[in-house]
Amino acid sequence: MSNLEPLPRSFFDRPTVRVARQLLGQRLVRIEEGGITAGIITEVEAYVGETDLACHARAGRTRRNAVMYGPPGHLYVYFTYGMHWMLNVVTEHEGFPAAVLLRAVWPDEGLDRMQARRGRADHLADGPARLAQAFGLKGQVNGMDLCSRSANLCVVAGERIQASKILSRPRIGIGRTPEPWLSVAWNFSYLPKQSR
DNA sequence: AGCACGATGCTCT
DNA sequence: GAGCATCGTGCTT
Repeated sequence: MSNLEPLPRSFFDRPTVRVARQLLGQRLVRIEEGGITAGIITEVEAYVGETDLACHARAGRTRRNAVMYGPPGHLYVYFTYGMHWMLNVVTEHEGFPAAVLLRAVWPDEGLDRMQARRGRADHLADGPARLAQAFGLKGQVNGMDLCSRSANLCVVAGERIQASKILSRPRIGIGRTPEPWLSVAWNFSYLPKQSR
C-alpha cells in the first residue's frame, strides 16, 4: 500500500530552484476510481518570477498565468504547440509568480492506464507532454490544490537524491530567450536505478 | 543516435 | 499574425 500523504504546502513555499531540486525522487500520484497512477519525478525545470525572461510571467499577469501568482502547492497547467499540455507546480509565496515544470517521471504504478492513455508501451512519461498524457491531465485541472487532504493528485515523499547525483543543464525549448536566462542551468534531472 | 519537419490551436501583441 | 517550456515519424549517419 503506497503512501498517499501529500507533501505540505510549506515544501513549495520556498525558493523555486531549491524546490525543483528537492522534487527529484519524490512521487507524483494520481488517485482515480480505477486505481493509482504514479511515478518518481526524474526531471524538472524552474521558472522564477517576472524577471526570468523564459517564465510565462515575464510580461506580468495574464489570464493564462494567473495561477502562478496564487498560493504555492497548486497545479499550473497550460496548452502549447497546438496539442500538448504542461504540468507545473506553483512555488514561493502568493503574489510571486514562479513554478516548477514537471518534465519526466519514472512510472512505478498504474502502468496499464498510462499505456492505454499514451497508446503505446514505451516512452510513457519521459517528456512534459507525455507525462501529462500518461496521467490523463489537461487544462481542466489547472489551479488544483495538490496539498489538500482530499487531493486526488499530489506529490508524496519518495527518496532523497544526493546532490552529487543531480545533473544541472540549461532549460529545454526556450530558444529565443535572451541571456542570461537562456543558459542558466535550471533544468535538473537524475538517472533512476534503471536507465531509459 | 541524431536531425528535420509537420501537426495543430491557444495566448498575447 | 507570431510564437510557442513538444512529439512522433521518417530519413540519414
